[in-house]
Amino acid sequence: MLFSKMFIPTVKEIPKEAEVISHKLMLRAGFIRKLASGIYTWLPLGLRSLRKVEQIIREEMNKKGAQEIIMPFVQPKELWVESTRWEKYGKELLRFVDRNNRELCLAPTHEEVVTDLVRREVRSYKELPLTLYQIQTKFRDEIRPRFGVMRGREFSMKDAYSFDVDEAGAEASYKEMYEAYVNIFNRCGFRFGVVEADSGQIGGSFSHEFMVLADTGEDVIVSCDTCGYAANLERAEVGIIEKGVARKKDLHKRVPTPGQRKIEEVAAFLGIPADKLLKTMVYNTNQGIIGVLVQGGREINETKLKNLLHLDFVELASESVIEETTGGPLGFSGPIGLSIPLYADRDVMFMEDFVVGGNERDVHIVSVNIDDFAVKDFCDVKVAVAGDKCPRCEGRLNTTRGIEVGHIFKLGLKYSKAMNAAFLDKEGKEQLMVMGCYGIGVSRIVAAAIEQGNDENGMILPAAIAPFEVTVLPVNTTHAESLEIAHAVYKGLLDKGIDVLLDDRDERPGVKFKDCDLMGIPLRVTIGERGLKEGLVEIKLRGEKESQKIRKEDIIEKVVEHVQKLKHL
RNA sequence: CGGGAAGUAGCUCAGCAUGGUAGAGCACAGCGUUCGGGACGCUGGGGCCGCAGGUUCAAGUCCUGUCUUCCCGACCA
Repeated sequence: MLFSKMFIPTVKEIPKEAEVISHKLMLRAGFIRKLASGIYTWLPLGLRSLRKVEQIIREEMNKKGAQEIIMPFVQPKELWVESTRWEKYGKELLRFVDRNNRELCLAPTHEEVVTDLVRREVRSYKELPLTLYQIQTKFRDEIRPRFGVMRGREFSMKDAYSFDVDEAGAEASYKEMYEAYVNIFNRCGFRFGVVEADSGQIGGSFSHEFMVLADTGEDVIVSCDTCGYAANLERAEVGIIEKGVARKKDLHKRVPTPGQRKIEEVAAFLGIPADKLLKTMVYNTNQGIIGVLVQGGREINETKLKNLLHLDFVELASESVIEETTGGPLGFSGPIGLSIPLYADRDVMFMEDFVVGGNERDVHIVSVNIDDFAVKDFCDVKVAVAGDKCPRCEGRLNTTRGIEVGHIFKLGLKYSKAMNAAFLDKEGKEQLMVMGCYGIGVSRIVAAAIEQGNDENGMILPAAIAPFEVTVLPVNTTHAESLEIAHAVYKGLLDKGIDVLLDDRDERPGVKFKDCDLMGIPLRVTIGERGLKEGLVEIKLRGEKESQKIRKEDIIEKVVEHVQKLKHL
């Protein structure tokens, strides 16, 4: 491509709307433009990157025998009612009616549609296993879209669905996809990790997330260097540290703590460390009001709580509910005398002589012990923090941040049961298909690559994702020889199958260098009057400071060599 | 949905406390000088001051409403 002919609107100013680096750079480099909140146009340069990511995914999926299809973006209500998600999915599901008052939605995911397709068409075990995938636009009416295409409402996703005759088959399909994902993210040049995750809205028994490691990531990853355990913070378990406790009882005394509501306030007021306090949180759930106890200074992990107690929803109780159920105001709740079910973090088992709220304004109770109140169950409900014990070994946990780019789920029978996706086995008996589903955020990958590769001058993209592999940059296009050589190099590289951009614009060199850096093109060939006098041209890697001078006759060969090296990482 | 901020030229923003000719830099067009890291000079085009009401002789500026965008929490590829 010739730069002069290509639609590449770069900008110098930092766009006001952007917060994270990838969003800023994608706007500045002319990759994307916003149409509405969370909805973006992909411009030629950005689209080239997006297409490259798609192609990598396609190749790796096909290698595993998955077959590409495209399913509708607009879907009828009926299917969603059948899977019960019409009511459960919530407001992210954008619903509307057509001219005939038929209720429809924009697809946020496609389990219903594939399951419907496969149940209609597949009758026999002989046709299984089957894995279908698509690369398609999704729409989720996110509460808060942000970070550009990282969390858009409309976005491109690769979603694959596997159908197997039994659990073992499903296991094998899951493993195949897991491998494909590792290959895909390696080819994208990512530093990434795989973590155990919560399966959320999609459901199913367990799942893994593929996380690109980046400080700006929205997710927190908890991991153990000793045994390799890694999990999303919302699911991360914490190991127990057991220690003996004296079974003391009935020693507690009520003390005045005027105006001290927060853990830190009470701890400071009583002159004790925060971990000598017991935090009592009152939750409103679909199974009624419950109390959750955790050591002071620790947070309760609501996702874990929800999964442990098999709840559909949990939310902190309002002030009025707290007063009704405990008899005291917010900030003074404690377990003693409460009649609601109490669930305590396992740490609480080993606490001794601690402080709890008195369920009365300005009162706390000191010298409390575990036998002073009844706990329904001790479980792992706290948010993991760095330094906690690993749940799988004796190691310690640490935390990093990541961007979720892939998520694979074992769905089991969830959808096949709800929608009756069945086949006949060898004995002629009807069986339900065992499903799995596998997503990759395609547009998000482009953003993640930029989060992981950038400097003060712009993007530093891996060759596999960059819109072009090479820029040929004649410093002065009015210098006939420069331009002539530039064209020759450009043609030569095209012939070798290299993705090359020729910056043939009559611009000052600085402008062209800046644009080239901004766009993150991994390799730059600079052709200038000065070097040509000695028969030399320059080659520079985007990620490196120094350029090398190459004899102009050798340039094609050298560039091809470099590109190959860059792509095979 | 709750909490916060902002909407003025294509972009980044000033002007608004105290109402009175709509501004700067960048970008864009023309001419000239420049030409290895976002050049300089001159000239020029460009604005329903988010939208709708209101107060006023007079509103970008004051008041009310509304829409949009962004940031902080709950969702997720």
